Amino acid sequence: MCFRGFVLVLGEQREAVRLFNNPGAQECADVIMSAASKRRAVIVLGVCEVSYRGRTSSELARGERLVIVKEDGSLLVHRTWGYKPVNYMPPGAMVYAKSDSGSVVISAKRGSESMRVVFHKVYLAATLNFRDDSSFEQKGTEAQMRDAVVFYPELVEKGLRVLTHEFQVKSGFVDLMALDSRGRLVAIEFKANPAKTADVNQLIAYVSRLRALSKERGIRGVLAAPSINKAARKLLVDSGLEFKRLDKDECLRVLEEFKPTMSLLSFIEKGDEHSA
Amino acid sequence: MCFRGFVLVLGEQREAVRLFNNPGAQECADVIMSAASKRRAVIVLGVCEVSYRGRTSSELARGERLVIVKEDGSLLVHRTWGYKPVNYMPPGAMVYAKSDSGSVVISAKRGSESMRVVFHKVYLAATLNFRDDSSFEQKGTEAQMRDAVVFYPELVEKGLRVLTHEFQVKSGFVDLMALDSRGRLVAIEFKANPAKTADVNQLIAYVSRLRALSKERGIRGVLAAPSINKAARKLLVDSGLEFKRLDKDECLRVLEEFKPTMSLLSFIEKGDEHSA
DNA sequence: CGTGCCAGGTGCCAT
DNA sequence: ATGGCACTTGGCACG
Repeated sequence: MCFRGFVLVLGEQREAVRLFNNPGAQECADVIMSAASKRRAVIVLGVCEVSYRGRTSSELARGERLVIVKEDGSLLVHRTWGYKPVNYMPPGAMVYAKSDSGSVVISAKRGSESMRVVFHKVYLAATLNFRDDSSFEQKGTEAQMRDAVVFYPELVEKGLRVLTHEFQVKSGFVDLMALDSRGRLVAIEFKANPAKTADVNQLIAYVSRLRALSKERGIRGVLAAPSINKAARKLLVDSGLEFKRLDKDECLRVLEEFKPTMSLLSFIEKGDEHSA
Repeated sequence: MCFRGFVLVLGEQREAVRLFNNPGAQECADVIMSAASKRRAVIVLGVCEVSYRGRTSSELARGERLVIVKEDGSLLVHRTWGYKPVNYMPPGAMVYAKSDSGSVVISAKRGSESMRVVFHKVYLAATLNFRDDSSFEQKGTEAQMRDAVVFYPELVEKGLRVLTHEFQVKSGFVDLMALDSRGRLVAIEFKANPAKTADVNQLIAYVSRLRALSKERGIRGVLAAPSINKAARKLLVDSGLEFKRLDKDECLRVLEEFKPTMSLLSFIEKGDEHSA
């Protein structure tokens, strides 16, 4: 079956989806422009080719793909495999569509970047009038690990006292600065994922900066993560730094326990925030 | 208009898209399972909620969204805005769909990760029987900048001789090792984007390793990038390292010029590849 | 706006 | 499989 110009409206209470089956080039371009003006998303299924100029440049020859034009101006070209779009424009692009000798040309511009999708054949276009104001809640991030240690420093070691977070040195920001039970400064870098060599390099850069600032004072560097790979641990130890295993779930438990009783700010603000 | 169970087949020569308007829960689940068994992608438009457990955990409450089940097992939940899917499973997941008291439940598992999408209402499902074997060609990457310098070292400086690439030290891999006209070793780190502090830190780590290996020999460190931000340049200079502006287009021109006449390998293989 | 840095990063390629 | 690293990284927070 092949219907040209057949339009379906879906959604029981409200027109949530408007379908255009086998639209002509001009109709499809109109659909996209009309949706853009109403800040609605459009999906297009069909045969297209794509070119991109900007941070790099790329060419994608003819093939059947799914294109999504979103209400914020982002534009995604998806193949039938892979997590990532093969081509895209990030949010904020200006998207135009026009008919050109039987093809639909979608162009998107954003600063010095531009993308052009040419559809030789459109099987289906659909405009989405969607409602979606639900919040997205996530648990188990690095920031939460750090917060847990702020609340309960013993997660790292006994007698630790937190001084400040995001302490600035030339090479960047130290996640957490603390004092150990013997009065030594401790720079702590958190990683939510297994620590790699690059993470150790980051800590090395920070600690060497801190040592340059305070030559007489002993400064410890601690990498706190769920685990660490072998090469990274070797580099860490060779550089005189330490690893502390930090369990994500345990951090979450601590957060759950402390959150009702204390505010994070009251802890954080105790630390002096100077810049180095 | 609201059609239940109305099926359209789109594509003139071949059934490229099969549409299911307002499918029932069981029908929709069947469509997804059937597509999965044939390694075909499916898109689903409707009202859903999503939960994820794995590297972190997340909850996304009810809302209207676009879900893509791809032929490689990847699963994307897209809202009508934003470049990224709000929830997803990477390629390789096992995807199942079933009907459960009027809802469609899509679950995906991959190692210790799992995701669950519950559709309370499906406006549209579509199976994609797409052909797309075009290659994706990209120009202007960091690797190409490095190749250009291998062909024509003068892009960095006169008299430079390339020794080897991806030279391994404990902190990682040095993009390119070379000798300058005065016989000093030069470690070169390429960046396709404006260089940041983190990039300087990377070079610092490499050069300090190289200096530890060869204390008597003078070792230069060069960061080659289209540009460098202010803080990064300061850190670079303070660390006794150098910046070399490298224009992407010029690198591409050099590549275009040299590619016909010489093979990259003949250059690369001249260098000795030892490990440090 | 630039700068820094995390991300459920993903993807590619090396050992 | 693990590791190292680029990516049109995207995204957020902060000065």
